[in-house]
Amino acid sequence: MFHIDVMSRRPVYEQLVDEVERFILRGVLEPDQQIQSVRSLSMELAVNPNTVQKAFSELDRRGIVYAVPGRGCFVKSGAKERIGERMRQGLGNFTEQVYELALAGIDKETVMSCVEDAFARKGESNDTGRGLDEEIS
Amino acid sequence: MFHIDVMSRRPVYEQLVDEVERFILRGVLEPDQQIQSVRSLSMELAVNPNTVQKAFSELDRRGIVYAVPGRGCFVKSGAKERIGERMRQGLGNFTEQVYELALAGIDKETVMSCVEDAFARKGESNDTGRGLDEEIS
DNA sequence: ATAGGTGTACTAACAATGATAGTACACATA
DNA sequence: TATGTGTACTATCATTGTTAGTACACCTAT
Repeated sequence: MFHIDVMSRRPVYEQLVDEVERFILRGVLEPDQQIQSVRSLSMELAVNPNTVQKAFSELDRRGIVYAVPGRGCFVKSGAKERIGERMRQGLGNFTEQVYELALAGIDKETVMSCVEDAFARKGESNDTGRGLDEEIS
Repeated sequence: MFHIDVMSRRPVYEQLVDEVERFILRGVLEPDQQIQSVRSLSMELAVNPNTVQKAFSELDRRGIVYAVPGRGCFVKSGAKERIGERMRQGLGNFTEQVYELALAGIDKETVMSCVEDAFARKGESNDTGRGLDEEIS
């Protein structure tokens, strides 16, 4: 289900956190839906259970997921909103990053077209995901 | 001169590479200008000379800097262009990042205003730095 | 009640990597 | 000649991600 690159410099458990959040953002995982168990996921990814557990604890800490002892791990309602909030807080870094692009001589038009592409891709998507600020018209 | 955070998860030598590139982008360091020596920089940053050396080798490898044995380390001409090229190659990742923002429900207008802010900051700057694609009108 | 699956906690050990310490050499310049 | 430069090298340490193994409490289906 999830895709992890064990050769990456990024720790496996962080990659897994990101993957789960991506699946939630894209509506593949929805509130109260169960996630694969620690042990089965560790086998599927060929990774130690402790590593998966570390990812799950982090997701729990962020309020993205809740665990029921003996039952399993589930997506928390409002998870998508919480992920969005976290991203909003990172918008300052985003601006800084764009500033670096600008300094490097990349045209505003080029950057803008990247943004257009990204939002176009979102528009094309046929999943159940909807943004936080959108209303059903 | 440069600012390093030893508490950061990002390796010191990578931070230093970034810092030098930033200074070049902002026109503080210009082609054929000398950079602080390995030893003096290591003392100023309270860091091991080997760590600074590692950053300098990387900058050399990237074609940002050239070293003259017995003399010192200097900014290579065309360094800014090379940094820009590297950033252009990273535009795919940038688009992907914006896509994540979009999925998280952040409005296109919000993202666009970040871009506007960044380019406005560049316009305000009073350094000698100019972009790669700009002409003097 | 039992068995098997779940999350969770814990210790020990290993591996990779960033960083330090120290030494050494060739080169350029005042 | 003396000093400062880049460069190379070995050894060592510290941090951290990862693995291995064990254990316990909980839930559920049989």
